[in-house]
Amino acid sequence: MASGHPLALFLRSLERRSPLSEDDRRAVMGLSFTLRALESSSYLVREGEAPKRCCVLVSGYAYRQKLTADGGRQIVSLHIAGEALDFQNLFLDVSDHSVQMLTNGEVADLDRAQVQNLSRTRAGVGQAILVAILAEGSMFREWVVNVGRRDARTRLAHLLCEVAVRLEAQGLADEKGYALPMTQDQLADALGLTSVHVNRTIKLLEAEGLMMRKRRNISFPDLQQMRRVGDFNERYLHLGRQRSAEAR
Amino acid sequence: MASGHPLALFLRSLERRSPLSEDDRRAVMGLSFTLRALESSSYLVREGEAPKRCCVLVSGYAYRQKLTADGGRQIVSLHIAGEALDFQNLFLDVSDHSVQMLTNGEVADLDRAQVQNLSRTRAGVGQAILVAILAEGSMFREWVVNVGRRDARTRLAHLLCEVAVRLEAQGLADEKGYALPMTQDQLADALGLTSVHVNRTIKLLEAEGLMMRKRRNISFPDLQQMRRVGDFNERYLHLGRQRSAEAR
DNA sequence: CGTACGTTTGATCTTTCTCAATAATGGTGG
DNA sequence: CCACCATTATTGAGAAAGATCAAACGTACG
Repeated sequence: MASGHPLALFLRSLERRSPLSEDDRRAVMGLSFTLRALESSSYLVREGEAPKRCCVLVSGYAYRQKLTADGGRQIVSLHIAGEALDFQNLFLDVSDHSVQMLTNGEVADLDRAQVQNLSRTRAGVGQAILVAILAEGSMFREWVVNVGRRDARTRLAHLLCEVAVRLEAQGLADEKGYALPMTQDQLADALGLTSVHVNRTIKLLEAEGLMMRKRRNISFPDLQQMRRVGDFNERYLHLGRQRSAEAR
Repeated sequence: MASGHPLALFLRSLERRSPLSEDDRRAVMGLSFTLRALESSSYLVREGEAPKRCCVLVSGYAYRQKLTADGGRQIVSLHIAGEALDFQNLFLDVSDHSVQMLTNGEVADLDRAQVQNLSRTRAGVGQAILVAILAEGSMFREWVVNVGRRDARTRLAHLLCEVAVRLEAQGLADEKGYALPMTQDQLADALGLTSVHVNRTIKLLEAEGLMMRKRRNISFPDLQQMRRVGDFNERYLHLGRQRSAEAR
């Protein structure tokens, strides 16, 4: 990762939506943690288990998933470097989903009790965590819409736009493209499709000149057009500073 | 509603997952509010607008929805009496979705700033709100799975189970059945299907002896079987008292 | 250089959608 | 209480998006 401190990106992601005082910042950066290198597909959280740690993704990608009785898998969110992976479980006893690494990467394990404590004692940090949780909730809602009411082409385009915009907001991608380290199987599970159909849909977008691939790198010649095709409006990402959170 | 105080059910729903002290309870019940009677389909929150109030559903049903560019609609959650409808927007500036009444019913409008304040100053209440938000997030994730990876029959059965279990937990339904005030169009938009197919799927479940209808009342001769068919496990509802929230 | 994993393609099958018509139902005014 | 209207539910027939199955092809890497 570019930045020096493993938690630097995490701090940035918190601050982007909710203001932190100098003290808040120090408190976050002062959190004790252990850095772990993880292989792709290792588990960070397992459905049915009690969350013990509070992980922050330092580098690489991760995703949340749930399984169905008949062996189906649904990916319900993707995560990029700097995002906390356990806010959704921070105050719940048993995890309702699993979190896995999508790529190799590093994770900073924070102490759960310490984070809980910080969120209670430092109002600014608590607010930032809350806002992060709410923004994640909003992304889940959009994911429902994507999977429930859009056709394959729109669905795929939407997902690609979401990742592009989030990476850019986090300073991890430039306008023109990024590496998408997902197999078509994983894309399928994120989109509620089969990998065969994902493959055909990718080909379709390429044929239309909407996206290009070189290895696992994808780029969009015309991001605006891609947004239109993907019915993508970033409002649901709540990327800006939330003023509601400032009132003290 | 059965209980006297309009906020009684709300308090119960908060307390079910997170403990409140006597003072916390008083603070919640002491919230000032205005009671409004609303017709079915009136808006409580509109996508794109800044949330002004903080509504609690006192009686009736409500739902959250988002629209797609091509006019599609996706319902992303249902809400029953006692639930707060604005926690998802409590600290966000502009709403990413709409909330509408499903039936006629009553709503208690709380003052947003007052609720925000309470959540900041009374740790117990803040925890309870946070846990409620997290549990909602979990329900969104399950909704993604339902819509993304289950066939129509399973999907419908799952939704019906969810409503049954939530109503029961809130003390609003007995084991054997409840009134489901949704049209097949609305069910379709909740399930990511068409109303025609919902109709056929309902008929199928009936023919299998899994559900019965009398007017808008539905009942399940064998709830266990229904759960199996709907691939339903209530873990994701996080219905019990969350011990993680107790640590102070 | 061969194995394992991921991608691509073709052929065929299913679920679900679309369109359209008909039947119930519930509520309303007279 | 009845006739009428507007919703909502039901049914049929045909079309389509996406799933399934199976095979061939690439490519990274040990």
